[in-house]
Amino acid sequence: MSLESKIQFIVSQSVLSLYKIETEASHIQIQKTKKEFEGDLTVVVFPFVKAARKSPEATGQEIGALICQQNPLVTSFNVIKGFLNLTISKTYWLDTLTEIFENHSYGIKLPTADSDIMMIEYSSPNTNKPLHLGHIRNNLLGFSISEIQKANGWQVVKTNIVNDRGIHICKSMLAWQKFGNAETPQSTGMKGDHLVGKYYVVFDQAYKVQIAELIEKGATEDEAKKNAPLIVEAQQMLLAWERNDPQVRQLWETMNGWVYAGFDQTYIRMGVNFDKIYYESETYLIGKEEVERGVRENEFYVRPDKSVWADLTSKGLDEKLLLRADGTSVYMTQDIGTAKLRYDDYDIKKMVYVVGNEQNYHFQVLSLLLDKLGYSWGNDLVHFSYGMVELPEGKMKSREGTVVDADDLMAEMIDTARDTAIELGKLEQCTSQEIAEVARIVGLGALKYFILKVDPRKNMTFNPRESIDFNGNTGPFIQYTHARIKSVLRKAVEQHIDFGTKIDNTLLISEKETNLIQLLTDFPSVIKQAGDEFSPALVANYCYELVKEFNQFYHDFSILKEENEALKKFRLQLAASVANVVKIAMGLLGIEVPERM
RNA sequence: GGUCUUGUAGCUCAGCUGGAUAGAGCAACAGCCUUCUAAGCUGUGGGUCAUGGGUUCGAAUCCCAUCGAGAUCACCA
Repeated sequence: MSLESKIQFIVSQSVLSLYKIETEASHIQIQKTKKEFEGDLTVVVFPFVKAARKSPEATGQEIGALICQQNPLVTSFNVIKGFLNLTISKTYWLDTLTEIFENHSYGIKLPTADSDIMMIEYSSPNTNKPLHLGHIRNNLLGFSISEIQKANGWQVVKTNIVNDRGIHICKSMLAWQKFGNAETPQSTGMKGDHLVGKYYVVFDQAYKVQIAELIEKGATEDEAKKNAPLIVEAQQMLLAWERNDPQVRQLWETMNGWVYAGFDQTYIRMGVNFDKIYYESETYLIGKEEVERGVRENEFYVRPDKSVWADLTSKGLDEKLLLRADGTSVYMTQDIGTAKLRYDDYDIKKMVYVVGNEQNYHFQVLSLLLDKLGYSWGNDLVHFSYGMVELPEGKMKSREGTVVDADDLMAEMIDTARDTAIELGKLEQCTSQEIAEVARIVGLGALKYFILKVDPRKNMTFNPRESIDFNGNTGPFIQYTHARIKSVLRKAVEQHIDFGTKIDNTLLISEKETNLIQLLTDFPSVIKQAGDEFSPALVANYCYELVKEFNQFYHDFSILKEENEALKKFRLQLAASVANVVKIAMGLLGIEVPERM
């Protein structure tokens, strides 16, 4: 039972005996005592003043006196306005620290073999261009959410749907065929995804030239866009692909192979991974079958031009296209097929899609369509809808070349981390390999924390001209605190200080130390809340709060130079516990912490 | 136009399941390294919580309206 619920129970008993009112313990408002007041926990007494028929102050005094007298857990109290501040016994805090110190997976609820399965889809790239900053947010959120749900006892299956077919990839293929001079990643030294992306751009440029020429010759813009030879050829290529044309298929496999090799590098660098990968080329046919079944069951209808639609007007939405007039499938068709396949493959309890908020409508429709197709789980899909990453000028636009490339950004962050470390004279006795490793951890830590500390639902701004900070509320600041603690712990070992044994729970400890223990006790509920709300930001902000508090303690108190052996041992345990929680919490964000930096 | 999201310090963000004087970081300025890592710590200045109403003992937080920003309503994905 948490301290908070214990206090809630005690207060409800006291209120009952004093004022004869029954209060649900969980409804009693408890909060952390604000820094400027004395005490650890605060009870809001306003709800009782009516029954007490006394002033808020008097009511608080009365409740406080009774609690204090009856429970050794509470050692003193004070009342300010309608707030009853309780001070919890140091013994309780010391015993609590012992529990935390001894539990190396503190806060984590490990899944078991029969835990429910949560499938989390994230990343979901198109295979026609490299990953950019928007994908970084998606990947980091998806990975972190997965780790957080695991820590809440779910069996998580991380999945990725690769959009590997369609007109977009045909555009890259066609441009490479026409203008590529048989370039390969090997011959150019380019990462495969970047090489393919290059030809996607080449296509677009050549296509624009053709459109301009047609307009010059008197065509309207729409006609020009529709009739430009390149786009016609790309469409033919898509049809050839669907017919399994061997040459087109061969080219497709080759170029997608380049892209996957490139993506794999990016994923590894980013530190994300998947348990099961689905490919649109393998699921879109299942989607088509489902849609056709829907037509047979009169859930969907066919228009005179043979296109297939779902009428969702009764749900307040529009009509939705499911199959084009030429029989080819659209994005929605594919998503229906993928969903069905996944539920066939796994006993999914909860399906989560990490997809940007620009697709809110899409997922609303997807749920309804699956429901119409008779899948009871259709309504249970969770669209974890996150906000866009914007530049100070607004959205990233590939046409204007303002897209921030994922590989470039990570490399820059790592470079900056290394430069900073050298400039500050850190790591002087480390090998170049060790320096590179710390630079990697810190650079990526800065980037990941920068993105994950923001409430995922909100749009966020990234300014490429101002490099991401390494001071203040940042990843490196948190990593630094961890490194400092580890340094102290190493020194303690060198000095043969044995701090692993149980501490004296009658020690007198300071307010600062008590606060730190109290912060540590918050960790499990932070993980729970982060899971319930799908918010890595809660974990990030918690880490910052904890570490900030620790740094003040570190500044004001000496650990190794403390003369009282029992106190020294206590502080070592406290520091070690903070380091452990920081490590676990940062791990939930997909951020590593270095032993030194 | 319909639906949804959003508006907190110069900038980037917390706080939003109603509670005490609205918090951090960056930027600016002023201090602290013979003392466990100064990527740290301390201090100063900086706010009409978009605006107006309402509910309440109490509103940045909940409700309504207005204004601003964004997303979406494609035979794109």
